Amino acid sequence: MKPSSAFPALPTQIPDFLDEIRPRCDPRPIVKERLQQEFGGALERILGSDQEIPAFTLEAPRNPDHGDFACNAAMLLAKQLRQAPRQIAERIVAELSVGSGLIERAEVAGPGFVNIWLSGARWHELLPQVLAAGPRFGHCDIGANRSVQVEFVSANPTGPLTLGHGRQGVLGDCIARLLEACGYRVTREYYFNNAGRQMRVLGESVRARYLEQLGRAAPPPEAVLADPEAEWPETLDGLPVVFPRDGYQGAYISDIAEALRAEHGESLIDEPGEGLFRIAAEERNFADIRRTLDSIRVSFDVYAGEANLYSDGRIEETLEALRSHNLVYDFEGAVWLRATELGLDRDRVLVKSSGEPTYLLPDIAYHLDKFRRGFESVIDVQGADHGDQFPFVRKTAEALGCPANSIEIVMHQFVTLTRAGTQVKQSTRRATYVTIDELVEAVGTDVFRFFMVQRRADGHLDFDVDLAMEADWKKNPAMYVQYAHARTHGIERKAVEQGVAMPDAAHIDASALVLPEEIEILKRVSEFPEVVERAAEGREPHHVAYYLRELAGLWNPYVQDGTRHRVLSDDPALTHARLGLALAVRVVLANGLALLGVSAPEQM
RNA sequence: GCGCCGGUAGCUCAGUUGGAUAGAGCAUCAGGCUUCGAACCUGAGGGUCGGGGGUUCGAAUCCCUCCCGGCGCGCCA
Repeated sequence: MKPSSAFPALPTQIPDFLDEIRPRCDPRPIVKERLQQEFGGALERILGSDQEIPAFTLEAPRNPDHGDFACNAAMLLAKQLRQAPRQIAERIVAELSVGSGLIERAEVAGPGFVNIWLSGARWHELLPQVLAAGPRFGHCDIGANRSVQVEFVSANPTGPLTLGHGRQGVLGDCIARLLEACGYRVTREYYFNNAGRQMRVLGESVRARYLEQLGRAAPPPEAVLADPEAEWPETLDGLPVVFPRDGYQGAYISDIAEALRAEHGESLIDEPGEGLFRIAAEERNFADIRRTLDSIRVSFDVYAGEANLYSDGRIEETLEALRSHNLVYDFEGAVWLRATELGLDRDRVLVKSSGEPTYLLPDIAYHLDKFRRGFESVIDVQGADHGDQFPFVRKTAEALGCPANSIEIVMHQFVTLTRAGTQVKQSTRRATYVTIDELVEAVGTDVFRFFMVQRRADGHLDFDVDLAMEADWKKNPAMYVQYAHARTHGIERKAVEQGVAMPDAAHIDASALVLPEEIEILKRVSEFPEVVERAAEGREPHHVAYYLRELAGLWNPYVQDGTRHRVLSDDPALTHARLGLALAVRVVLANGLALLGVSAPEQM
């Protein structure tokens, strides 16, 4: 019960974090906060100091006719004041200081909204802020340097990664990037089971293929492998069938056997499956996994192997702790977790009657270890098929003293592939599945990542292979965004060519930007920090992908229409301002793409 | 059967934590531009937000119920 592993050790100490305080900047336009104060003051004057001010919202309405911001305070107060919302709204408007330089116009609309128009200059202030913040625009400090661990992928080294793992890899990595941008100290971690039955079966599978290749064993017939109900032959043509009933059937198993045969010849005939075969398979599979992860720009700070939990005594320790909390009992030779005591729907086996723990016990031990190592909170990214197990780990860990609500799960559904309008059947058993490697080779890392995060984690992700492979880049959303970014560089190249100086943050004057489409782009740029924060807090990177597509959808047409607003014109002030706008758009697109781990090329 | 997640335009999906006339991409149709930062743009059609009740000023969003799809309900991981 103390398996060895050839694989990366679980670190016994907390990984070193950068001590330097990362420079941060939140140049979010103060406009909204000042408006917030303005409304707060108005409401206080209306309500008096004894009444509570409701949690009103200020949001940018979809419809530009409804102003730059809309406030819902009047509707929220209707019941409290026993007055019609529109009347209250009128009173609010009367209390606002209109024309003071912040608010240009305020009016009551619809069921009782107060719509606000800001003076155009308010948006112009944004430009120098964005340019000054540069790569930090959109970053913030709400994480307050707290340490959080994101655990994801965590596939066992029994074979290649599936598309589901690919989605999880990109999802987890993007969540980590978002958290880093919001001031958290993030550790990316990959946990894998390399002890126990699965790894034994893996070793046995390789051994069987090895013996088959040497003509000392017979492979089980395809038909028998495909049908779990079929009768399993002991021997075939006078040779023993050694391949395990539940063995790993992939071609990579034979490859591993082949490699062992090339290296060791026939000398491994008496080697047990658990020995060299298992170790070689684990090594080889892990090498493949890491190569695949590299190809999609997913990397980890820590690879944590289950086996180390055994050698470090964590498993025993955890079991003891559970015993002392009276959370286990023996039944029919097995050790059970009293999960119903914790409010769960059934009890679970922790140690099988064979004496070997199930995966649940190491899982609990591992989560305890996370907090022992100092993480303040923990995010587990998991596929929907593992969702049911999470409450057991969480409740049990909390019962043993892990801080409540500090273990969080992000669950995602599976990936399906659509090609030529029909769904591609993914079958692991048959050889008809598309691998991450194949997909990445076909569409590239950038498109792969963008497609994998553009949907929310809940619900299936249908990967449209045709759209992803679309060479017409205006149709491919990933490339559309990249193109918008590249175009800002194209404009700069043109400017340099014409001897026009690019504006810098300290001297940018955006006041020449007066067209509605220019103000709209500025507004959208101003929303970026909120998008990042919301995506980080909700662990929903897809918001960033959507936002980028929308900004690109404003920018590309703007630049496109070279007659109505050519960036480089003979009006120096206008040229200056528009070049500034281009730089601001570039900053946001570049930062947003970075959060998704997608490259921002200077030219396509 | 129970639990979790989904159901929004022909297709794939967003929808700012309950806001105003429900949006985007693709596809379709009708136009523009002919390489100048055109690898683009303008416009149109397309909806019982799965059905039904409820909560309230107001619901795709919250509650109840039913229907459909995915996943899970092991001494597998």
